[in-house]
Amino acid sequence: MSRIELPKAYDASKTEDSIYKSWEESGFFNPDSLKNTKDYFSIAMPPPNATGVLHTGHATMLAIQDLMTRYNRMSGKKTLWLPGTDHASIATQTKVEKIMAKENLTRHQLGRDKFLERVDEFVEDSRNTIKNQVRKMGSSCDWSRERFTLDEGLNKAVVTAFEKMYTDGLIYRGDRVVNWCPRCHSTLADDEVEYKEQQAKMYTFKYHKDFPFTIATTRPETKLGDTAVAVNPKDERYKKYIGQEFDVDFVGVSLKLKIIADRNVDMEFGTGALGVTPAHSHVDYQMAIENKLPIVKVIDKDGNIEVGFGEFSGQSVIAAREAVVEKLKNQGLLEKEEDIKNNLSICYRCGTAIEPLPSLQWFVAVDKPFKLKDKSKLKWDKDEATLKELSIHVIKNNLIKIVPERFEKTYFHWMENLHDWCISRQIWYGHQIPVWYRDQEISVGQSQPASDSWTQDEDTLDTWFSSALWTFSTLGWPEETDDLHNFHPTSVMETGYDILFFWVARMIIMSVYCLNDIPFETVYLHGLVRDENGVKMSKSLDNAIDPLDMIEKYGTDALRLSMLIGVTPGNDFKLYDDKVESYRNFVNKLWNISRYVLTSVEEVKLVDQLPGAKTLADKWILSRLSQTIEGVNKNMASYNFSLAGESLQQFTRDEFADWYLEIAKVEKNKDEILLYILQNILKLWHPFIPFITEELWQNFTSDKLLMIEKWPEAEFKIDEKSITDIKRIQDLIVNIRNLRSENKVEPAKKVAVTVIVGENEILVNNESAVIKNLARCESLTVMASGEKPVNNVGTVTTDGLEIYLDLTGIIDTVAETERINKDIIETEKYIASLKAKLANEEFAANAPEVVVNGEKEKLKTAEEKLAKLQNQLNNLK
RNA sequence: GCACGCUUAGCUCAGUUGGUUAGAGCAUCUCGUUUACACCGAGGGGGUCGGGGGUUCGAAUCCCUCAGCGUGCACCA
Repeated sequence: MSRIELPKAYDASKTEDSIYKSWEESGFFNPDSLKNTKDYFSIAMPPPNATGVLHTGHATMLAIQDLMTRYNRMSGKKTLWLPGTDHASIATQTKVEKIMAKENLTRHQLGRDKFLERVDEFVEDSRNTIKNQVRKMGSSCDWSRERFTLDEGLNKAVVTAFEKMYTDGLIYRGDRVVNWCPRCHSTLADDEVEYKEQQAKMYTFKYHKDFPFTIATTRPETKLGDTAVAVNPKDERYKKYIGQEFDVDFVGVSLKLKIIADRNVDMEFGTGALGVTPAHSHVDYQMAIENKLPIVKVIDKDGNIEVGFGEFSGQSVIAAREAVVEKLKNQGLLEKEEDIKNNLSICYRCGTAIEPLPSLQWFVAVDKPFKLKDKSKLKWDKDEATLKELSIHVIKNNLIKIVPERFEKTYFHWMENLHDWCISRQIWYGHQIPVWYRDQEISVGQSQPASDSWTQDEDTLDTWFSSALWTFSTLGWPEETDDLHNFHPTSVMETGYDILFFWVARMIIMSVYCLNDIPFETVYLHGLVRDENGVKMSKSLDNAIDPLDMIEKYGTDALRLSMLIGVTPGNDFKLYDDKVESYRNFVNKLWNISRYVLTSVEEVKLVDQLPGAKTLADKWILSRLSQTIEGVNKNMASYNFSLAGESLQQFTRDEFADWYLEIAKVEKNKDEILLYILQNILKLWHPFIPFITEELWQNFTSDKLLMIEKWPEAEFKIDEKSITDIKRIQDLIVNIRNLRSENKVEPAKKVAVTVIVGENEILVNNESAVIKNLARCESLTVMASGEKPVNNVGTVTTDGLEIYLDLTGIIDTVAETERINKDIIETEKYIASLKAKLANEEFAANAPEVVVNGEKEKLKTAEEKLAKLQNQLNNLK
């Protein structure tokens, strides 16, 4: 008799926190406490924003990374998953400024030092929130190594990297047209700029009545700073003017305009002539450099017109635009005003329109060669390389593999078009640029030079500069630590594909430079989580699912499964209640399988040794376990986590629970095998659903944790004869099923099958239960050769066996008609409900277009189905 | 404009170098079950795998083409 009593249903909320506590206290999250020696495995956790809260994107990454971590730990590797948080400079600063705004305080009133103190306080408070939420997901990361992008060690890494690059000439200060956000008062990297389509006006005008031709623009106010007009060298209309200079009075501002030729000018667009504003357009700036044109600044850092432009000075960009247009109109110079659609550049943080502005910034040169200290790790044969070359090289030569592979193409495209990376940001929170100035002197380093009167650069570094060092700065670099030696390059970088460029590419750049090595061997990119209607989750739409709600409702394990199974790398997936609920049901199934085994066996114990297989059913289930283990291993190695999970699910439910457990109810003495299989199932499931498996494991032993158990091996080798026998039984079952369907046996109707045993002995050995279960027969009679059942309707012979089918009922057209009619009624109901929904005014007014289209699509398919059903009905008649 | 991806059951999605009768979950229907599990079981219906063409003994899978949808990048004077 068993002494174990388990509740009927698994209650995740009662167990998860205490299980996590016991893991954390065990110290096994720390690889130093593992006896594993086989190999090293490491993942650097993409650091969530220190002031953020857990969202579904975090939950996804944590589920996948914990899966890999636990799998590798159990497989015997010294496994490190290093957690941390990111200071997220702009996001955090904005957050604190917003809070201060409620007290009518600005950062400038507070001053830099006081303001930073305040930010630090805020970060310190909220950092624990996200850390505890990471724990909720069951993350088995080593908290003793936790890092923060602004902590002392990382700060040192940042300065070291900066200094090294500066010395090598890869970091330089220069005047460039940068993307300026007048609201954030900071520059943005090219990839931080987003585009929004909008209605704009295109104005066609002459600078002055004496100027020979017209130009077109959407931004007349910037024309105050024009220093040239560019035309296509092939353009017959303007050829004769090229090289000429014109002094014009443009709405009261005098301009000196040179006519230049540039083959990038589109003759078809506008008038084919383009006013060149070097200070406020990237393209025009390039032209100005090439043609040595003067650069005139028109717009200041607040988005207003600079001094020196008469009446326009001080006006906002929009006001100045209207004023300029008004004046042109009055002077009769405005030829045309038309509505067009164009893409407005906006700030990805605040949505404000970007102003291209020339300013003094720090850059990382991506096309400048530098000397490599070590060429071996990167398999690079020259002494010199540029950052761009090396970053492309490591992917092209498979030193780093991207999963899914197709993102390699996007990566190359991006890398090949990469411009120098602007790394200075005009905000306070972050790594202040480690550069000091005194008169004409510059000093770069960890701290201010000893003497006085040096002032540090006011700007801070782009957040991604410090994150780019993440894989190695967290392991102690620039010191030559054991951790760095053991765990770098990290095994996998797991993150969303949306930050492939922001982050992944920059980690590669910085790692090949700082270490002359790759930062990771594989990049695994997961998709983004979307809501039920396929819309990206966001706060403003209020469609976000809170992972913590899901955990509370269905348990962490269920949430993890819904993010691991049915999901493929690089593809977005939808998350919704029903899905999580069904995985909760599966988790509960596993609970009840265990409950049955635990309460039915004579003695609950660990079965380490492969038990002997007595019957064919035993051999079958043991061989299926071995196959499952091999399949899981293969799929884990190839990052097909979903397939690994699916095969486990199939084995657990369809084979072990639905079939073998049923057999075990009939055939006794299977305790050893039941325990053996169950224990292996728990191990196999552990990386996916750590909580429930650990909880169940504690029924077998109280002093060992499942999280460090040895990963199962496929030990059962099935003999040839059994394979043949199983094959025969399978054939037999297929035949019985075919017989049923050929004779149109309604599935619910009882069916008696009689098998006449001829020469074949496979049924003699009490295997009839196996067949009965697999063929889903109500009864199975084994008769001696020569006899014959009475109500036989069908016969099939296989392998010396004669199979007869006894039926108590055959499907008829009346029943079929009835069923189709019912289906029709259901479909009609469904169509009616869809129509009602679409007709609903409130729905029509509020639902996003995607949703409405989705409903219409549903209606269409439902109507098609209805037509089909009616067709079928007619055919029956 | 360039590139990439997606299109498989009513819905959400799997489907690993081409290979038995294309799978799962949800929904729906039928039958059953309350001593492992109603957070349950058995089963049914529902798919010309977006359309067309090609390669092959064999295509959801490979190639071409068209359509719809989505994403990224670039340009927008």
